[in-house]
Amino acid sequence: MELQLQIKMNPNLYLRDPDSTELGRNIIQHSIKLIHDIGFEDFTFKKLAIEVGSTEASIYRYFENKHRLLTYITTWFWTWLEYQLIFHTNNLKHPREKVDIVIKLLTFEVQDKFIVEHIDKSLLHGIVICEGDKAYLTKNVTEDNKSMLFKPYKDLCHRIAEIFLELNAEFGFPHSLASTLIETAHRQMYFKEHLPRLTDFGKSKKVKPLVEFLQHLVFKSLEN
Amino acid sequence: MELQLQIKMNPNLYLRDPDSTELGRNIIQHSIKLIHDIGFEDFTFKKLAIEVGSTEASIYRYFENKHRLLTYITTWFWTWLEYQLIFHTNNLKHPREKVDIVIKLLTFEVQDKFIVEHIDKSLLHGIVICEGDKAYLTKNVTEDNKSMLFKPYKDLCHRIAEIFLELNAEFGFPHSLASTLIETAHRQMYFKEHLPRLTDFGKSKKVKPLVEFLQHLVFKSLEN
DNA sequence: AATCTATAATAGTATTACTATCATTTTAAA
DNA sequence: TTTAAAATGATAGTAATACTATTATAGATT
Repeated sequence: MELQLQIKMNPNLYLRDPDSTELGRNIIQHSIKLIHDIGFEDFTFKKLAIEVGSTEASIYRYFENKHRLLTYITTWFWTWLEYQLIFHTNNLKHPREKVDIVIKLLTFEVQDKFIVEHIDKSLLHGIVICEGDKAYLTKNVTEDNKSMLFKPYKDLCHRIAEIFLELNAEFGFPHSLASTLIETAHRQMYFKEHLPRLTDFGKSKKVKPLVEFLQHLVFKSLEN
Repeated sequence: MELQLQIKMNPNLYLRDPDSTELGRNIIQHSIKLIHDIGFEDFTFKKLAIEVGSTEASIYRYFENKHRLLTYITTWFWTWLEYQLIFHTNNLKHPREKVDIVIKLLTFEVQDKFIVEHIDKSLLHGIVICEGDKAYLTKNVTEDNKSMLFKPYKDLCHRIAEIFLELNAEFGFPHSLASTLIETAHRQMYFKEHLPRLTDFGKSKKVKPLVEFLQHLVFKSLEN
């Protein structure tokens, strides 16, 4: 069973809603592919236009600039991840199991329950790992934050924090631990692939040691 | 007592050694100020040249591009931090105390024992927090890594990992925990200032709750 | 049939990220 | 002390980037 999914995004993220037109969806689809392939620094609207078979000017009607587009797709990812989290933790009794789901989601080990034709979530996950932080590591953070652009990230973080509190209601750092878990999962995956000496996982494709590390980190932290 | 310090940097980081000339040191000094003020994205060699009172072309004789310069200054920071770590943990009996020093160093709570006239370490610390990750989050990671550009970061990470092993020789993830500690310290400081809902620290200037969180994270992880 | 909307096609500007040349100043070697 | 070498400054130039603006056309809507 898979569910058709359409995520309503914050209008401050775009000039024209890319989900409302064929061209818009093409822009999203090809930007994910292109950013994944050449990296955000080398990515330009000109190159994207060629991939999409449209023009630079047309893309500028949808997004103010490439940074906004990056924020759009990473934010979309966080929203999708929260949906997945809600779906997969539904009916679970033990908060322990819920934490396991969170970790599996962050390491992309959970089967995707939602269909979105034009978004390749695996590529998008790769982008979030390599480029995701650049969405908020700018001089515009404060302003973007006021426009609520990071709300989905915060919502996800808050939801994870609440699971932590189910496990240990006395715990003093649920949000910090949640954001640390999210960031660490991604950063350690990046290190594993590109700078393996900063980890203890080796370079093999297996995520199991990473999952164990994250479980250890979280469960130990939450102990009384 | 303070020590005069000159750090020998990996020649792959520069075209001409900026530490060997007045202009070179000026470039470093003003780039730290400028990147701190306007952010790495808006930072250009043109603007830097104006600040320095020199020309774009002259700066290009020292650094291939602005990304290399960023890698240079962040790498300098890691080297300096390792020196500080060695200095401040010297003669300490308990690995527990050493871990406390590590955390205090990462949160900039330790008195600096080294003099470098042209480098403002407080500004540099700010840059490492906001922009530091951009040094390795690029499509050039692998190549840069082969040129040993990230060795100081790895050395620091390894040294911290060894302290962890002093505390618990059986611990299976010393390097991952070390890199997680470094990254988390900086990211939580960033969140604290710009996206405080992702933390439990509030927006006050105090670093104490952060220090406690990091201590909790590390010591709990290292328990048997 | 008239009109509105989205897109394509094209052009244009300021800035960025360089590279190249040559004159001049500073430094180092003979 | 002269001479050569190296470093810098001044200037110019190029290709690409990051946009904005204008006009024409095709398609959908009323």
